Amino acid sequence: MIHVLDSRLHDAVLDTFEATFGKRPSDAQIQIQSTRAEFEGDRTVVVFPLAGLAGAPPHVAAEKLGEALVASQDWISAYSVVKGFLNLTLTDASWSETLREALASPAWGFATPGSQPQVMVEYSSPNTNKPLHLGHLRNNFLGYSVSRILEAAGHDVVKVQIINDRGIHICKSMVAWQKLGNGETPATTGEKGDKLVGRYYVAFDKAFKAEVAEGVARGLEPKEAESASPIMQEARAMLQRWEDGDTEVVELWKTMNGWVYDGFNATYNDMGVRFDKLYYESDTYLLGKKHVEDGLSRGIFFQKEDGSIWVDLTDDGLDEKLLLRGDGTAVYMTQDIGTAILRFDDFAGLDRQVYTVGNEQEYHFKVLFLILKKLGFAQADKNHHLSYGMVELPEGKMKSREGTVVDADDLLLEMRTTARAISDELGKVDDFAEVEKALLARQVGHGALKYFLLKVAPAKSMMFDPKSSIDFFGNTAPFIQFNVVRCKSILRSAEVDASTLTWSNDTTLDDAERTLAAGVLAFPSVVREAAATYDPSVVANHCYDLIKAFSSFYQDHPIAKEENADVRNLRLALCAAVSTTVSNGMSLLGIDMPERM
RNA sequence: GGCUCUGUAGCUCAACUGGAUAGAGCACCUCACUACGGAUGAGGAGGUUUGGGGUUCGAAUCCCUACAGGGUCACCA
Repeated sequence: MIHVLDSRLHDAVLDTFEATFGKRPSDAQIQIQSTRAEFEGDRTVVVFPLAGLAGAPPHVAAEKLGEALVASQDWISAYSVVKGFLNLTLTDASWSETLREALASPAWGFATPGSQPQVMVEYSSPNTNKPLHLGHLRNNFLGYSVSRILEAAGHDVVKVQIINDRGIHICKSMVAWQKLGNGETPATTGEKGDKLVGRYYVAFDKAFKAEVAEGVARGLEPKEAESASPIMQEARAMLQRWEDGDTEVVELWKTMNGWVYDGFNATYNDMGVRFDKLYYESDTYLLGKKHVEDGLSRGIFFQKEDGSIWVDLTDDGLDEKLLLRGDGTAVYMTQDIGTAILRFDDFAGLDRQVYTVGNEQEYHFKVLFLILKKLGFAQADKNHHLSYGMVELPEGKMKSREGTVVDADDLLLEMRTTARAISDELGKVDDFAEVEKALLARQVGHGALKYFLLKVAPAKSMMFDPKSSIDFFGNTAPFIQFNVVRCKSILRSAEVDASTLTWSNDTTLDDAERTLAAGVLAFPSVVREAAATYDPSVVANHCYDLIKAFSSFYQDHPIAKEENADVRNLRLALCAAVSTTVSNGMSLLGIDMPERM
């Protein structure tokens, strides 16, 4: 990662190298990294790439460069050379100055809002027939966190989801409810709406399978038995009536979808994620059809005898892809084309669109983006699929049929319960009112879960073991929260305002203190890197590394108890800066820091 | 089979995008401490980075190849 001081160092190396060797390296040839703990120094210039340009062996070039840097830069106090590595020690004063800079900014690490173009981030977008599960938690936490990170990098972010509210699957739940529901509602049963509707979707599937089995027993081929199934025929008939705008069907559709949305919203609220705008497939599929027909008339797509419309992507190494069925009804791709174009129309200043969708849909998005390009859509290149790996269980993939689905609501509740139990046992917040205890359990329990899912790089599939559950110790959110709380406690009892602390520039920083200062000062570039790669895990890991360094520092460094006023204030300043930095970083993961725990 | 992602300590994950002796947590074994908040710290053990080639000052990282696993190639969404 690039240190804030490194941009200054970068320029100094460029100029000094040119002055010393008469040639100017390219930016890419200047490599700066933090010095490994076992060597003397703070920052390291990797001289290997510069040796050729200098016309000298790496260690000789490093020696000359180091000498010149110390002579010309008053903020570099010493250098040492190990092979082709030039290790530089920065002055205490330069650390103090940059630390003051960090302290002066409560939004440390965050760019000026709106200084970067507008970006849209889509996430969640669940199937309305199934309650949210563990996989959705990773999706939502990831999408929300990436939104926060992009905001922190200065972008104006529009958070959206597409709600898949039409199609045969919706009709299945509706039919099953009509036949078996006896008019029950979330209000009469007290059940969450998404769970209730999901139950009827399962009931449909069960009835359908029974009818197919019966048909096969009568001697039908499996395919015949499926189409002969009376309940499936009812579902198809209902879809037809829905597309015709049948009042009764549309009313039922609205009612049952309303139950699902209420249920989902409760879970979103629980998760702490939000959306700025919702898109509904029922609103965008007609638009998609229009673009497909338009593409057909322009000769970009082609039609088969049955009337279905296709795109030929064989020249691009892909297959032919269906865009519209023979009967004129839309497929998944149809509505996605419509949605993509609609969004750029809705937001004129939109510079980029990010789709947070699992990696099983990589092919779909590759095709979608290619189609947009073929249509000549101006913003075709401004789409990005933020692909992430599946969350796997020890037994393998989650299978609803085998009852191995980890329900989102259940898991969130379990996390809160566990956090509460630990908190009660430790007994440090016995004076809290019940609401405060509940809030704390949520901050710690949900924080642990979010951190667990976000600390892994998105592209990787990850393992979740429900039996061993989630840790609250080690590399976890509760550990980070605990140390931030400890920082706050120290500052509180010292009764100081961190922004007014003063200390002499001559005050020396030891290794532990320099490590903390370096971690604070690196944070802004960590945020930039996370935004550039859509990767919250770099923020998570930075927060952990920094707070772990603090925890170690805390053991053998008196802070408020330190008697030397300069050292004391410097340490309090470090304490405050670490606390702010880590709090800001964790907020980008959607994780709150309590005052006490 | 084509395309694609992945393979790092017993387990779960890192490694500043090609840099120094590959690091953390969990589990295991020592040790420290009535603590400015112990949900702690220090240490030990644990590795041929799946195997084999190649590229160069230098490879977990890039290329080739073999093997293993996931995903995808639907008139499902």
